[in-house]
Amino acid sequence: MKKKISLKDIAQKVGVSTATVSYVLSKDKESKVSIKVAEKVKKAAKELNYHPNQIAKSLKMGKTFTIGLIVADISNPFFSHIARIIEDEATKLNYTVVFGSSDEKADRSWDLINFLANRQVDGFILAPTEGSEEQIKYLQEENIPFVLIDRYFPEIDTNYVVVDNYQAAFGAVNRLIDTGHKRIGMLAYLNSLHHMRDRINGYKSALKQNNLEDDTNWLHEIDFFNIEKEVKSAIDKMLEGKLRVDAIFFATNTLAVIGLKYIDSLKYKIPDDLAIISFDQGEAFDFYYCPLTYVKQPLDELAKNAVKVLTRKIENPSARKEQICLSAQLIVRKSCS
Amino acid sequence: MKKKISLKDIAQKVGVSTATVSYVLSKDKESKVSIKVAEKVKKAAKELNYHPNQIAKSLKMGKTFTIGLIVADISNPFFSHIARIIEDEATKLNYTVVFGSSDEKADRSWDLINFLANRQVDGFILAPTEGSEEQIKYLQEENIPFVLIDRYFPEIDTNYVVVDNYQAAFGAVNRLIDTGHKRIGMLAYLNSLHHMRDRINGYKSALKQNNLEDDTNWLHEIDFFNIEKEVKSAIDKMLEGKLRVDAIFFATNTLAVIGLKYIDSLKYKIPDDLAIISFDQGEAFDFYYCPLTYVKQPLDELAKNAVKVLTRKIENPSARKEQICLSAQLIVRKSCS
DNA sequence: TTCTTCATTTTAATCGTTTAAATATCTAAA
DNA sequence: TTTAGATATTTAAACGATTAAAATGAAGAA
Repeated sequence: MKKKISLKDIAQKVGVSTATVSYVLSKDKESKVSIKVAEKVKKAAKELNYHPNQIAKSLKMGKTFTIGLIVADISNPFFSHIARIIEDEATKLNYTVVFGSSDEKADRSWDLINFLANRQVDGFILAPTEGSEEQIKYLQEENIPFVLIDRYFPEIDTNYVVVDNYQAAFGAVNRLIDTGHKRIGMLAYLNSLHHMRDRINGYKSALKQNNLEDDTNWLHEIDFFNIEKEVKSAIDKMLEGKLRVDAIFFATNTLAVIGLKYIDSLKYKIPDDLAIISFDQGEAFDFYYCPLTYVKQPLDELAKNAVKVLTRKIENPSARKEQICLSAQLIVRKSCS
Repeated sequence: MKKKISLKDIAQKVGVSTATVSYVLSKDKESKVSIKVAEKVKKAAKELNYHPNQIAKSLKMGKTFTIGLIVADISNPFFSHIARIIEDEATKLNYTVVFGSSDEKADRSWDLINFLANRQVDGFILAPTEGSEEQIKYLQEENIPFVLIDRYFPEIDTNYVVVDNYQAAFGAVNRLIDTGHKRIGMLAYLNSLHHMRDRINGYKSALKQNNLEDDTNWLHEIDFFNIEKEVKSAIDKMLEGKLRVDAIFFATNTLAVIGLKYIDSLKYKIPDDLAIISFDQGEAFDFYYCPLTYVKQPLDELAKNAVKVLTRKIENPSARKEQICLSAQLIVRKSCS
C-alpha cells in the first residue's frame, strides 16, 4: 500500500520546512524563496510525483472548486446536454461538477442541497422544482452562491438564466394559426412553475389575439407522475366529436414523444389530420416520418451563462444579480405546413 | 455574512469540549458520554442547525464518500442513463458522484483521472478509452479502487462489468440470417477496444457459421472523429452494384441514427429494401416509421453492479476482483422481418 | 481518612495544506 | 567592526473534524 506523497515528504527530502515547499509550489513567482532552493523543491516534487491533496487545500482555503448541479433528471436529454456543457465550462475554470436528480420532487431537492452543501460545494446551478421556494431562500440566507436555470421564481430576486417561454410558445402557436389552423390543442404539465405557466400563457395569448375561441377541451395539464395515462385521455378528448382539434402544441419533449406514439396508434396522419409543434429538440423528432417543427432552446447559451454567472458570484460575492432571458428559435419543418 | 456552525460553537454553547460533542454526534450509542450531557449537545446542535463539514471529516478520515464517473460523453443517452442509475445507487450508500466526459480521448481521460484523484475520490467507475491501459495500470499501482464499465481490457486483470457483446452481435446477425437475409453489412467504429471487436467478431462468426461469404465491402469501420462523412460513404459502398447488401447491422445507436437518416434520404424502404438491426435502444427507434429491432443492453444491471463492485472494493480493499459479463436481449420488431 | 475503581470528560495530536509573524542569514553602509 | 535593512527560511496556528490517551471526579472499600 503505497502512501501518498505530501508536502512533508518533499520538505524532508530537500531538507527545508513544509512552508518553504508550499511557497514554491503554490506561490512560486511571488514568493521570496531563493532560486536555488526553489529548483531543488520542484525537482523533488517531480521525482516524488507529488500531487497536492485538494481536500486539505479546500479545508484551509474554504473553497472546493466544486459546483453542485441539481436537475430534474440527468438522464433526460435536455438536462444531460446542459450537464455536458456545464462540465466543459467548469473544467476550463478548474471546477468539478457533482450532480443530483430531484425527480421534480421538492424533498429530494432539499436532501440534495443539504448533502452537497455539507460537502462544501462553492455554489449551485439548479433547475428548481415546484414548491422549492424555501430552499432558495435558505441558500440566500446562508449566502451560498447559486443560479437558477430553466425555471425561476419571479417573486424571488435571484440569479437566473432562462428562456423566454412566453414568446416561444406565442410564436409557435402563431405559426400554427398562420398555416390555417383554428382549433389548436395544447398538452402541458400541471405545474405552477413559471416556465410552464409562461408556455401556457403564450398559447392562450396567441389564441386570443387571433380571436380564436378557446375551448376547455383544448388545454390539458398533465400530472407529471401519471403522464402516460393522462396524455392518452387528453388526446382522446381533443380528438372526439366533430369539433376536434386540428393541431396540437406539446409543451415538452416527453409529452410529445408519448403523445405522438399514441396518435400514431390511432392512425391519424401528421400533418394532414393534425399539425404538430413541440417544445425541445429530440433525436426522435428528426426521425419521425413527418419531421417535427419544434421550439429549439439555446442550451449552449443557457449552460454557459449559468456557469459564468455562478463563478462570477463565487469569486465576487458582492457581484450584482444577473437575470438572463434568452430567446428560443422555432425550427419549422413539415409537421405544421 | 453568517458564519458556519462548527463543533466548537456547540461545545461553547453547551460548555463542554469539542471531543464530547464529536462523540455524541458521531458515536452516540457506543460513546460513554452521560445521557444528560448528550441530550444537551443534541439539543444545541439542533438549535444551531449544525451540519458537519464533510471536507474536514474527509481529511481526517481519508475518505470522501465520492465516486468519480468517467464516461465518453455524459450527454450520450447510453451514458446518461447509466449515470442516473449510478447516482441513485450511490445515494443509497451515501456517496456523491462527480463526473467527467473523456470524448473517447485518452489524454482527456488522463486529465480527468488526475483531477479527480487529487480531489481524493474514493474510487472510479470508468468507461475506458482506446489506449488508456497505462491509466488503468496507474490506478492499480496507486491502489485506487476502480471498476471498468461497458469496455474492458482482457489482458489486464481488473474489476469490470460489461455486456457479452460477441453473443449479442452473433444473435442479432443470426436473426437477420434466419429472416432470409444473405448479404449483411455492418457499420462499426474503427476502434481496438474489446467491446467493439467483440461486436465485429460476433458478426463475422455468424456469417461464417452460415456459410455466407463475407465481402470486403460489407464491414465498415468508421472513424469516431469523422462519423457523418464516413457513414455516408460506407452506406454508398454497401448499396452500390447489384451485389448490394440486403440488411445492415449497426454497432451503436449513434451510427444507426446517422445511417438511417442517410438511408431515408436515398429513399430506401425499411424493411423491404433493407432490413435493419442496431445496438442500443433509443427513443428514435420507437419513433421510426418502421420500429427498429435492437440489441437492448441491461443498463440497470450494468450500473448497479458497477456501484456494488466498486463500493465493496472501497470498503474492503482486499476484496477479490469481480468480472461480470451480462447478456443483452434482442428486441425484435418490424425492421428485420 | 486514604486509596481504588470506574465512569465521564478533556487534552492534544492528527489529517495536509496555507500564511502571518517570528527568526535567521546575508549584504552593504557607517 | 557594527548594524540597519533586506532577503530567505522557519515556526506555529489555523481550517473542522476524529480519537487515543490522559485527567478529573465521585463513589465505595479499606
